[in-house]
Amino acid sequence: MEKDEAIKLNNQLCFSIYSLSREINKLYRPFLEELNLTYTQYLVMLVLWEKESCTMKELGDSLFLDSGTLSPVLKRLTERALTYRKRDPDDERRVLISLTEEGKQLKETAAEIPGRLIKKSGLTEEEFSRTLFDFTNLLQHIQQANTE
Amino acid sequence: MEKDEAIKLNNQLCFSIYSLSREINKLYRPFLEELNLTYTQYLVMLVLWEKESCTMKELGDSLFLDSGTLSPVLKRLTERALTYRKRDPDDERRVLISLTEEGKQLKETAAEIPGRLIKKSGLTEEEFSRTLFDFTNLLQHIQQANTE
DNA sequence: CCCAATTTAATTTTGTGCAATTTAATTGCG
DNA sequence: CGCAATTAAATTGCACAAAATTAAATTGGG
Repeated sequence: MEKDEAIKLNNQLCFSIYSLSREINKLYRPFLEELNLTYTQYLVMLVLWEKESCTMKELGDSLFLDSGTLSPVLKRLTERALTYRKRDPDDERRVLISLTEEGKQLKETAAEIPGRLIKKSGLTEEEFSRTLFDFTNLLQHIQQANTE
Repeated sequence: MEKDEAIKLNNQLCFSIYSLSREINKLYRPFLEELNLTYTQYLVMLVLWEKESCTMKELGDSLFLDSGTLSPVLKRLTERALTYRKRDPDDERRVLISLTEEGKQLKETAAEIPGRLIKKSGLTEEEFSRTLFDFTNLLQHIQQANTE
């Protein structure tokens, strides 16, 4: 690519991904409003619905987020009584995060979202799977580049 | 996909694109630090390097951002003397945003970034182009779904 | 065993994103 | 023409992200 072309907005990988990310966020928003969760809160809940309970650290490793982001998010989820926090007796530095009954129950409603979302996106099941696969591959590739 | 699989974190389109977006941001950060620009400020500058001058509205249309985001960004770019603002005499509602000499000059340094970035990402020129193409297509697809 | 280094979270600061509101300017219908 | 509806920006409030700092608990080498 010519240098003059390369510096144009619409030739930036960062811009296409950034726009796409916000557009997909927008696609989710009406569904998340039904759950009264933000995007980030939803991601945290996804981890907890799989693990039932985990430390702040494990949550951060799963979501690639640090305590600077997660502490306030968990504070809000706890205020909403979807989660609760407890220091790990075996290591008082660690905070164990668990689902309350209400938090567990929310999974039933949330389980409907992925299907409804694919339908709304207008993608076929195959397109969805391939896109997910491509994204995940590229993510690993870039994470590699970032840690070298 | 089974419903139980569908609700797992790593099967969410939102999570893969969200992680990818932040990872790409991370890939850019060292280069943007050289320019002393944030990611969003860089995107604004990309538009201005192409157009030389435009209104807040046009900037928002290009970047899919509204004045709530752009006003403070432009305030900072203007404080740094990379841009300046002027009301459009033909329509006093509009704000014309233009590059200062310093803003124009920064393009020379910035022009090196796309090439260095592709190299750092470890993608071939072909992979880069195909990825860009796929993302741009999907973006249009989702934007369609969001406006129906 | 002891203290320095490490680990885990929380907090602070800065800069977005986005929805909702406000203000000023312009447009267009009756 | 006159005023209601529309448009363009700025502002406000809330919730992230990421870097840097702080604080408390744990670990490990001498």
